[in-house]
Amino acid sequence: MKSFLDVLLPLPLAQYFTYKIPPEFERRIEVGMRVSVPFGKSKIYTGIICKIHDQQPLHYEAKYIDQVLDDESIVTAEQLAFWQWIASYYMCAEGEVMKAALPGALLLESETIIQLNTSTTEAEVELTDDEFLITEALHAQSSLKVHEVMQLLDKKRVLPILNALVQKGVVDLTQELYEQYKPKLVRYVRLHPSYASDEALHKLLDQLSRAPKQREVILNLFSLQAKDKGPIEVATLTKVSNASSGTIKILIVKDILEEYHLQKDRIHYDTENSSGDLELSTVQQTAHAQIEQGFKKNRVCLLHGVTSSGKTEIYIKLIEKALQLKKQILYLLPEIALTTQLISRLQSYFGQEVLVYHSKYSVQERVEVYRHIKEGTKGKIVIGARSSVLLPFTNLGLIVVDESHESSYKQYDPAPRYHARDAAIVLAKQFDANIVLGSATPGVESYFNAQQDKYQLVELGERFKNILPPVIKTIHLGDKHKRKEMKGNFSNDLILAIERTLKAQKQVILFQNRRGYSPILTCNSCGHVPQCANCDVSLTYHQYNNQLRCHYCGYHMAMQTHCLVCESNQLTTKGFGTEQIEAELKELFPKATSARMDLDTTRGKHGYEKIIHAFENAEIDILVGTQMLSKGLDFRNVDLVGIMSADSLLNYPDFRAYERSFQLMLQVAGRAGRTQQQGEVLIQSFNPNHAIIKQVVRYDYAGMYRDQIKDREVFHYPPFFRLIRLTFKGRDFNRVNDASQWTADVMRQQFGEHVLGPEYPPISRIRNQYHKNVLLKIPQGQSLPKTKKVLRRVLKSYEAIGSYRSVRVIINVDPY
DNA sequence: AGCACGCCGACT
DNA sequence: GTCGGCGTGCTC
Repeated sequence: MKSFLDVLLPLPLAQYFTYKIPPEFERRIEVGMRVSVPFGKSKIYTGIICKIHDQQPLHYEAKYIDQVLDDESIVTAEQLAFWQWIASYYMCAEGEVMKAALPGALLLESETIIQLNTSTTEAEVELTDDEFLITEALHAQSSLKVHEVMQLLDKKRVLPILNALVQKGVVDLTQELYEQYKPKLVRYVRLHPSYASDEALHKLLDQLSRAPKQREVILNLFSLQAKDKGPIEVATLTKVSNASSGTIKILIVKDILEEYHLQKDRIHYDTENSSGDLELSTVQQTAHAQIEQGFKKNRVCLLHGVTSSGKTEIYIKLIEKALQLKKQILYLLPEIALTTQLISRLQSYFGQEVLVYHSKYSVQERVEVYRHIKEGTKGKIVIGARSSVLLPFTNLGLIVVDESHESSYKQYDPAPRYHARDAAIVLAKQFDANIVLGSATPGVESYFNAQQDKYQLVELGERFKNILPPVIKTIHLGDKHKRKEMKGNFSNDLILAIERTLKAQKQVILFQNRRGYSPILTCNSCGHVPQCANCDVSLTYHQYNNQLRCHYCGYHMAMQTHCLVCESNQLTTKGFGTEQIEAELKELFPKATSARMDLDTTRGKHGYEKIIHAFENAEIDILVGTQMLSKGLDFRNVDLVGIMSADSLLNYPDFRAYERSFQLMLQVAGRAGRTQQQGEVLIQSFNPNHAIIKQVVRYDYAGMYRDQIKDREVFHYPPFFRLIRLTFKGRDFNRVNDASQWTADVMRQQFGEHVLGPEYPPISRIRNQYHKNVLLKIPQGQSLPKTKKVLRRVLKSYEAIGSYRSVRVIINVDPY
């Protein structure tokens, strides 16, 4: 008799927990189902059954499970195996992967409910003030939640107070589980069966002649039924017959209409399946054939295709083929590009087959997509962001990683800190599926793999339909300043180009990788710079709300008119962000309409789409933005792109900074001239002879790659060395220093010179937490699993040291 | 992670 | 004297 379960809980704990099944339990239990289980003193969590067995635990008495939450498993065996791989490769707990993989609505948690104890008559008990407040509140509303009590008392620790109240017999505590997913039910009506005969019907209509409104409704019901055979929603009927909900209600009460509910999908798509025939150009056909060849040899394909070379068409061909084989397809995109044109493009080809999965969707919608993928009920193509590699595929045949160079594929916080591109490769292997990585500017590591013949490299050099690539020119800011040819942050050349473009009724994009008005405010007489109170950064001036803001913690204060230290009123700003560019545009081009696209203007749910739409519809002439602009946007009417300051990109203290600058500049440049007209790109820089800028101007990917790969080899960086970064984080400066130093020392005993640090990161304090990094470099040929095992052992002994316990360690494998 | 327990300083 | 801070241990 198998009566024990090993359960995976959504917690950062490196083990399963064993529970008992009650002896007479009748329901079918399978690996992959959810159970709710008690955990600790008062919590109930959702867990996943990972093993069913009959081994009684030796050292403790297992608890009984609370409930089985599913009728069939919702997590596949393949998923569990994949989660295990992620947990071990990225050095986190399986529970953390589970938390990332399941839509929130499937992870119910218990909430403590406080109610008056009605069985004990309210005998006179002594109550403290706090206790009195709680009982008073419970007389007003029947139940309270813990966080409501916290608000009520304005205290953090309320559980002891509540426990005291339970002791006194005044209140009861119950644990309530919230099933967050509720199928969406839609109200439908039909004629009551007793009016099925023509005779009865006539009688009814006669009866209703004195109630014209009701009669109208019935007649409309008939015409709707005649038009389309399906069920009729109450909402439709109300609208068509212009009736009030009251009228319908009366009809239902009078048993003339009958009400019923059906479950409905929240997401539905317009299904104009316009596929039409897709003709690939000869160049595309060659590339397509090469990819197919790579697939035959079971190889990862890297599709290097310049902007507008028509990569999407090739993907579509590959998807078509996978569909014919009745396989599932995963199409990965960086989060931000998801809201754009690509989805509708794929939908117009594949209609109903397309499912979309990403964080902008509500929890409910995500559950529906999750189930469709697991059951194969609807849609074989999943378009999704990073987390969609964790979905319950059953029959995966193809993965497309679009914009595969994008660093947002790497999750940064919280764990699991996985890279969706790399995880996708593992996933493809697991399913024996094909995978293609696409990019106009592949990451150096991916290209290296292709050069080493680990991947199949497919180059697509020619722009689609022979559109000429935009001409890229540099503008020497130093020169321009000397000659006094600058107006604010605009050189005369840029101004002229903008004028020219506007005159031709074309649009302009200006790129500046910094939001706000100015990142630094400084006092001219004493040099003081306002800093964030909680972080080690200067405050950025935002003009639109006249505030100084911290971009790391949300700390803000009103803009100052006088220096906080010496009270001088001689304050100046240093550096500039998108806001300043926009303000300058209003001065320089008063007749043009401009808009700004950065984190500040795209906060709302549809902020991003609104700006894109307005720009597409030519309501905006000039769009200023941050790197958001670079991600997969396809604007038809842009002739000029201006990069306001290339230097701020190149100066990041990171071994990938040059590569990233190259990618970013070329991606932004790619927004220009996507039509017949040849576009123009102007890069302003103090250092236009920088190798990277020169390579951008020449579209010299190969040159960039050659330089960068050399640097990587010389300085021991990926792909030659793998990296694991440990970040130590804590409130106490000295402890962070001690803890990181201790760990680095111990690690050096194991790994010697391959341990770097501890070092302060560029921003050493965020939200009052001090940070310090230790970097482990792993040479080729050194076993990764073994290295991780040693590292885990080091960290285990670290955790045993009491005084370091307030310093958290964050492990980041392959950091970006 | 989340929670309880236990220890210590600084306030009504 | 208690309140609330945090360090420590435990969760099947």
